[in-house]
Formats: sequence, structure tokens, C-alpha cells
Amino acid sequence: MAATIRDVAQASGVHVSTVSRTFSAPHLVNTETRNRVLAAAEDLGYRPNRAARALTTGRTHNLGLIVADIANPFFSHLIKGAQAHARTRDYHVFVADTDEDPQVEEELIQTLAKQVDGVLLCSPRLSNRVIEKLREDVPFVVVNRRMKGMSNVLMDVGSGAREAIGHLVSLGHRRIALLAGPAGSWTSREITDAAHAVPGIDLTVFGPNSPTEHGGLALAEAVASADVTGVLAYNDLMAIGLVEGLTALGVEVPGRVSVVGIDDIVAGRVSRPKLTTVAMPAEAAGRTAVDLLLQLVGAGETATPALATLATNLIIRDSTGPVRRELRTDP
Amino acid sequence: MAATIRDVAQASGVHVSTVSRTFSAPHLVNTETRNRVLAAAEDLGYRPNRAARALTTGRTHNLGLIVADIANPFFSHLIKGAQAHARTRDYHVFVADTDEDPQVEEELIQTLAKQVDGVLLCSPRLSNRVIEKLREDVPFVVVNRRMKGMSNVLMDVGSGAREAIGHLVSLGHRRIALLAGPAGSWTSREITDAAHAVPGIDLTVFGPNSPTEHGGLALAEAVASADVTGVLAYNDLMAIGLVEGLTALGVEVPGRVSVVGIDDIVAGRVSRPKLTTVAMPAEAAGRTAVDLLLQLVGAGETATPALATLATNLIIRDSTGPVRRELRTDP
DNA sequence: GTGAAAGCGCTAACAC
DNA sequence: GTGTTAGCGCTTTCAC
Repeated sequence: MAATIRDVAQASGVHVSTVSRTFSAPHLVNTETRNRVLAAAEDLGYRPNRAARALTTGRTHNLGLIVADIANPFFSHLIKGAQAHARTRDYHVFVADTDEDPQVEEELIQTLAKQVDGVLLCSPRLSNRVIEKLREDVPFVVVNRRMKGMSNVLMDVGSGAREAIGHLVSLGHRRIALLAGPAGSWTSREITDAAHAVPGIDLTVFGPNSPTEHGGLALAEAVASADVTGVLAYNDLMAIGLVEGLTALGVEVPGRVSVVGIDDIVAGRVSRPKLTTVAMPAEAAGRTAVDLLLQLVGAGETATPALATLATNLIIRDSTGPVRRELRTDP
Repeated sequence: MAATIRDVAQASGVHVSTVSRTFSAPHLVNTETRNRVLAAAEDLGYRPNRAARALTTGRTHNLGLIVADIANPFFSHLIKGAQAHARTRDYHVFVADTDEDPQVEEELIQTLAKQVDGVLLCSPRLSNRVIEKLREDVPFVVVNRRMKGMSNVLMDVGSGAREAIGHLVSLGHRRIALLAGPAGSWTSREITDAAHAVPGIDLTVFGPNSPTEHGGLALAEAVASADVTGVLAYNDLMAIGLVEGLTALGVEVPGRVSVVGIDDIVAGRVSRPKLTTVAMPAEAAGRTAVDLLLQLVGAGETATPALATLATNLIIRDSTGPVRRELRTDP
């Protein structure tokens, strides 16, 4: 067993409380004594046990981070940002993956609640009602879902979607398909609402869908036989899957159908045609979310929820092009 | 504050120890009593505090998982596999990212050591010596590094590299470049050794390099001006970056240079030309590593280190092709 | 089968 | 500036 505070106390000839103080409130202890304690600690390889500390302080210095799919590049970047930032504030982070299952999501939050000072809930699939309830157990920051009275980190995906569709429209597209994301996704709803609000287009919504390459692939036939010339997908993974499927069916992209994704993952940049997409600042979102969460945790009961909205922007590449003359609807 | 074991005891009219037993050794308590306790617990929303439990049992039911770069798809799949598997065994996992910095790696292990029952060290950049020392603090499973006396999960990347080079040779390539990975990487060493052992080729090694798209991109000029027709890269990210760079320089892939990656990430499958690569079973490695680690943790002092070797396999796609007649070295 | 009591490693009043 | 003491939530002998 590793050295405890008691070993250090004994070795340096002081009481345990003095040792405790040298670590948690160094200014309260005599320089000389402190040095002696530090030396002994160093010597014994002593490291404070955070779990034991948590028991008395009520602060674990741990954060929970819950995402739908760790392997999705959007989330892995978010995790990276959150983790790196948390580390600079001396926090460790538990990462958990719900596999898109709301049930798992709820369970995870509950078991994690006791071991963390707060949780980052990313793109939840849970209902607002359940989240409100869970909130009594542990402070939250919710990423990619607008929830009144809670701290939120949002990406302005609605305006991203508008930009994307505007881009399609400017290329002459009028009959547009929207590939929705999973049920329960706020982002998917935002995109859908934004798309519906664009005037002068004829919108067909497919979904809900699995937000994966496979989900996109599975829609290829439906899209090919639908009477559309432009597509906006819930994310790049789906867009990539769709392009694969379309290509396999002999439907040219962007020759016959233009495709826009959302996220800006590496795969989209290197796929052919290079994917036009709405860039989402995933890593920044992770950092910001940690900031808001720590702010919440620090403030305790008096905490005021904050709202951060991050900009998105359209990146035009090669998967979108002008609508073919013979497919055009209006002059 | 949430309900504690004491609240449940009071509510169900038994002593705390009985409540404790209903959760940790249910068979030792009368069915009727147990039901009463369970009902009260349910009612109060009681959940055992794992940190407090850890203090007495010495088991935190937490695992640490340390990788070089969370956003690298190879690692994110590994994390996904490990996390999912850990969850089925009622373990939570801390994920941490070293950003390829050995210093950070060491520090991370030390601070994590006290809060976890064991750590999964993936593709460490630390020296064997330091790892051996750290091992006294906490049980390890090391992924992608052969270390005597410790549990290891290895991928047979040496044979993968041999296969890849064999494939290049069969296409007529003789002058081959190897893009090494970061310093301290066992995998990089294995690949290099395997490549050096292939007879009849003329090998040029570039590196060490940053194992990222950017790292590959940065090598494009050097590769273009080197007298080689085939390339094996440390990973797909580098291979993709290299292909980008080469293409920008007007060097055709696979027309003038054939490129093979390692990992089999999505981006490689969708990039053009589709990347020939050595598939690495990242998710399975994560699961296996958790198994070995839990085995180690369960066995305590008497633990016998285990070794798991996972197969890799070459996936031939479009980034490799026959060497051009005029570039051929021998008949 | 259940209760009593000690203690895990640490912090936080409160004395001195 | 440092020691004393109680206690965080839980498990684990040991009695009964």
C-alpha cells in the first residue's frame, strides 16, 4: 500500500493536520515545517488520496462526460477539448458512451453522479423532463440542447443549416432532402426547423436516422428515387455514407445530386468528391463546456446558468454544384 | 445532499450494517428485511457512494485509460471498446490524453494511480524504465508495447508490415520508403524492424514523425524527391496527409508512388484513391485490455501477467498499384 | 440474521 | 502555527 498522510506525519515529526495543511493551505504553515513535510512526502512518494479528500470536502475533482458515440469524430474532438481543459484545472474526467441509447444515458448519469462534481451531457437523447429530474442529483452543462435554467453550450447549427440550404438554392436547387438525425436530438430539430423556414424550396425530410455512415448508406436508394437534387445531412458521417451509396447506384455527386454534411471531420475533407459541410467547433465546445461547468460547481447553490453559443460556418468544397439544366424546376 | 446509507437504515428500521449487506452481500440478509431495505432505498433514491466504499475496500471500481491522442480514430475506437466493456463489469473509466508528451504521460499515471484499480496504457511514449517504476504504484496493462513481466495487448503489426511490403514487392516495387511514427513508439519500432528484415528491397526510413495528417503532409516533398516508388506509413492519418501532399505536388498515387497506411480508419476508406492499409483491431484491443486488467486486479499480488496478440490484416484498395515500367529497378 | 464498533485517508473546526 | 478531535459514507470483524 502506498504512503498515507500519517506516514508523512510520522516521518516529519508533525501531526497529520499539519501535513494536510501543507497540501491544501500551504500559507498557513511555517516555511521550515512545510519544507520538512514536503521533503518527507517526496521521500515516501506520498500523493494525496483524492477519493478520501472528496469524502470530507464534498469535491471529487472529477467530471463526467457523456456522449452518444465516442468513435464519432465530432465527439472525440469534443472529448479531447474537454479533457485537456479539465486537466489544466486539475480535474479528471470520466468518459462514457451511451451508444445512442437514452436508457443507458440515464443510468450512466445516475451512477456517475456521486463520483463527480458535475457532468457534461453532450447531445442528449433523453427527454427534457428526465434531464430536469436528474439535475437534482448533480450539476449539469448540456451541450447541443437548449434548456431553460441550465448552463448550455450551443452551436449555431440553425444558421449553419440556413447557410447550407442557401448555398444549395444559389446553385439552383429547389427540391431538397433533409436527412434527419436520431430521435431526441435537439440539433436535428434545429436543422429541421431552420430548413422548413427557408422560403421557396420543396423540402422532403427523411428520418429519424442513425447518425452514422451506415445510416446514410441506407438512405441512398430512397434519396435516389426521390425527386430531389440537393441534400443536407445531419452529419458528415451520414453524408459520406450517402455519397458512397449514391455512387454505387450510379448517381453522380454533385452531377445529379448535391450533398452537404455537418461537422467537418477529416474523412469529409479527404473523400471524393470533397464534402461541402457546416463546420462545428467541437473542441472549443468541449473547452467551453468545462469552463461553464466549473463555474457552476464553484458557485454552489447560488450558481447562475450561463449560455454560450458558438458560431458555425459553411465550407464549400466539391460535393455541391449547380443543378443540371434538365433537372431544374424554375427558370 | 443525496441519501446516505444511514438514511436508508433509519427509514427501514435496521442498522447501517444491514443496509450495507443488502447491497454488497445480499445472500447474508433475510429476504423480508432485504425487501424492506430495498424499498426504502428505492424510495429515497439511494445510491451507494463508490468513493466511500473504495476507502474501505481498496477497490475503486474505476479504471484509467491513457492514450496519446483522443481524436485519433485508432484511439477513439480503442476507447469505445474499452469503455463499453468496462461498463458491463461495473467499472467506470477515466480517459486522458497525453498529446504525445511523455512528461504528461508520467504525471497522468501518477495522479490517476490512487483513484483507479488499474490503468490501460496505450502506445506509451515513456521509456521501459519509467514504466517499470510506475508499475509499483498501480497495476498496468500495456497496449502496443511488449514488456516482460507485464500484461500486454499487442497487435501483430510486424506481420502486417511484412504483408504490406510483400504486397508492394509483388507489384514490382523495390525502392521503398518507411514513414516512422513518434519516438518511443514500440509499434513504430516493430514496423521498422519488420521492414528492414524484408530481403531484396532498398529501404529508406524517414522519421521520427508526428503521427498525424500534418506529419504525413510535411513529408510529401521529401518522399517526392527521394528515389522511391512505394511507401509504408506508420498510420492512416500520415498516409492520407502524404497522399494529399503528393497530389498537390503533381505526384500521382498510385501512378508514380504507391502508398500503404496502417489502422483502417474511415477516412482511408473514403479518400481517393481509397487507401490500402493494414487493419488494426482497435476496439477489440480495448475490450481485451480491460479483460486482462480486471483479471490482474482480481488476482491481487498473485497475478500472472498475460499476453494477448491480435491479428492484423492487409486490406488492398486503390492507393497501391504496379510500379511503372520506366521506374522499375530490376526485370 | 442483525447490531455494535472500529477504521479506511483525509479535512475542518476548535483549542492551545 | 500546530495539535486535538470528530466525522465524511461505507465495509467489516466480532458479538449476540
